[in-house]
Amino acid sequence: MRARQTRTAVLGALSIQPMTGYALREAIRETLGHFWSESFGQIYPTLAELEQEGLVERRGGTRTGSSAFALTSAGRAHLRTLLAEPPQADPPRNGVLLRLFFGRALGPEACAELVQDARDRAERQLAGLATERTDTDHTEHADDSPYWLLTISAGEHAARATIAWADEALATLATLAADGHGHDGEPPTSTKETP
Amino acid sequence: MRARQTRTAVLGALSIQPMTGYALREAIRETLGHFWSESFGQIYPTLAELEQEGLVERRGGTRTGSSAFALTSAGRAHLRTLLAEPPQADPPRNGVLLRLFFGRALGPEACAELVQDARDRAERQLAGLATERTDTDHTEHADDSPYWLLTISAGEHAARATIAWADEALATLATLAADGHGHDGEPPTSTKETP
DNA sequence: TGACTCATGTAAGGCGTTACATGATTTT
DNA sequence: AAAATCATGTAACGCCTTACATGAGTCA
Repeated sequence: MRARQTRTAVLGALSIQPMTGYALREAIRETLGHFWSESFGQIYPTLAELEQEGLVERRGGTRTGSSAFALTSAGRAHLRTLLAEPPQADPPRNGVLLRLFFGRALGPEACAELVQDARDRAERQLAGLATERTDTDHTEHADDSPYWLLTISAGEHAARATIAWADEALATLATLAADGHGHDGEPPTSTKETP
Repeated sequence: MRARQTRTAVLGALSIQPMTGYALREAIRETLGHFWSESFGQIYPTLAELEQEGLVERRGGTRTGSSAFALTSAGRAHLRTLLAEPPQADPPRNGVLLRLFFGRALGPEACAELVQDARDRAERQLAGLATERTDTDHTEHADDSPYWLLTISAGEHAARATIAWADEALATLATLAADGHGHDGEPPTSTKETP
């Protein structure tokens, strides 16, 4: 069986603040974005379910007249239950490492590009997390912010680890390339020696 | 659209060595396990597809009489194409961080358990990677091993980052707990001062 | 012989994304 | 008035896992 953690994310987000489905998605993208994601196709059916079970209710209204969803007390209790359940780790799938593992067929240069891209992404993420960190420092939710900072810190550690690894890997790949390992099937380039 | 990277994993694994479907799964679990996973339900249909497209072929036979799958030259070419395609990163979903983000409703102690579990997992992974590393050093596939070591190194960096983060997080959570933040709804414990 | 491993598949179903459809409200 | 954004959904489809079904060979 797979995740079923969408409810946790939705109830959790609504526990911070009542929101419309649309705002919920934005909040998940922007605030949980570095470790979680949900799509409309998940959010709306889940909200409908939760409403029928009496875990959330509509409260009018935003400026447009549409209604925001808020946790009921049953919903708040259910959230605590869900949070206490052991986290389901979905099986690892890292496309970069998959390619790198078979990197011999690709050649050191193409692999280096792959690694450099990963490094760039990590660098951008680090920058994004820095902004989030200052945002969190200025938030009004003082009781929540220590926990939020924990998740930001996790992202930062992971990103810095990626960068450090990438630098090592790029060095390794450079020496591989210099030693004349072309991609699979290519004859070694004859390094002409100076007379 | 989602992954479609099963073919890459299957063709890649067969590029190292011809195998039966069963052995393929074992190989993916044991060797790619720390960054990739496939289930039987994916592997066999994929093998059937690839065979029909002439990218792999059956060659007899293991000791049991059943036949191993091997790459054709078309298959080898196709693998290079697939490897050159940009890696699809599937959206992040970290159950631990999801729970931690809403950790206020859970309380510092329960959160600390969560983090400690994550730390333990990382520690075990680090140990596993150490064995893999020595295995890889002794492999006959000298041309492949530099790339394999790159993926192992990535895992080690990630695991060490998790451990470092966990230690920080545990310290933070300890002070939160000491400051008397029980879980959501619980009154703060009155710390009696010594006269 | 019975239990275990190797080996190959199929079926059902959950999870999740993308694309489509629709309309109100706000901004330019 | 047109464009952009906010807002709510549905439908189709793909990916992937789990469980089931089956059988051959191996070892105690």
